[in-house]
Amino acid sequence: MPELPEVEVVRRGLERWVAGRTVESVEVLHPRAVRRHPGGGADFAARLRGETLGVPQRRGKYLWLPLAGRDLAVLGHLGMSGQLLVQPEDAPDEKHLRIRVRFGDGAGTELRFVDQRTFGGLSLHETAADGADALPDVIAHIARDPLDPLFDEAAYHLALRAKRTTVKRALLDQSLISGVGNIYADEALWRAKLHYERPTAHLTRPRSAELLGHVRDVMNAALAVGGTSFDSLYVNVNGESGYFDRSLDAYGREDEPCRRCGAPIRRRPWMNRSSYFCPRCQRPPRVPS
DNA sequence: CGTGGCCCCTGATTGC
DNA sequence: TGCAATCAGGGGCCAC
Repeated sequence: MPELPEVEVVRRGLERWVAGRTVESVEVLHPRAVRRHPGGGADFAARLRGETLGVPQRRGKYLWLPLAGRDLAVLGHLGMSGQLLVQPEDAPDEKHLRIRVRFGDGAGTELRFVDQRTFGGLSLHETAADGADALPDVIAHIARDPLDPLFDEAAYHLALRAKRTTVKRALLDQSLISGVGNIYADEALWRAKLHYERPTAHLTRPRSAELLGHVRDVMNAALAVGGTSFDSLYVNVNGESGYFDRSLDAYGREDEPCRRCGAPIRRRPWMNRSSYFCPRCQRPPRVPS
């Protein structure tokens, strides 16, 4: 469940259903699901046993569960197809179940990491210090996200001006702004009437501020309805889908009329993915770069 | 150095 | 029907 709103939906579910619980045992069913962890899955499981999970945190598309009383956290990324589910202990294993976390508290539920494509994973990392804002060291390069009150808008604008890149690439660059992926980039660009290949160096301050406003608006709107779910791959910890797919204006709407001007939305191959845009509202730059 | 391209996977869908 | 090609919401890594 990749982008910020979907990850935040999961974070809230974890806060409600697993925060404060103590790990009884961990089962790692696929080696790739425990990532960049020196000791591998066995060490991950051993070190997590007996630890109590704190309030889950999130930056961009990463989320982490601090371990109570330690400068350690379980870091998670869902990749393209990862799910964190709170399931009854007697529920049958999912086909792509990768990691199971059991709790010894008698609540009857366990935490499961399910991931079809194995681009996501969990890992255990030291944090800079104890406390809510303590970031796991390995994601120090991830920028604050647009819903973070401490996001530095002025610095973001200066970074855009300094880059020799295009606006969608910059939106997806997690070291500049985090949490934006292919859906919300296309949606924000549609709202801002900006073509995805517009150079960032030419963006005026009001224009970048407007774009950022649209990024925030579309993410908040998605969050309010549980995120975007095209299929059962993108669900909250209870397996429920979000409803923002019906509110999308650009993404996935090839050949459908632009809700603003009626022109058919176009899809273009872009970085091994697709970009959706309105050819009338979002004019390409004169010299595509 | 910044930037862009490639690759890691499985499964659904589409077209021949 | 079968098979191959294409596509999918991400990001780390590595050539230029």
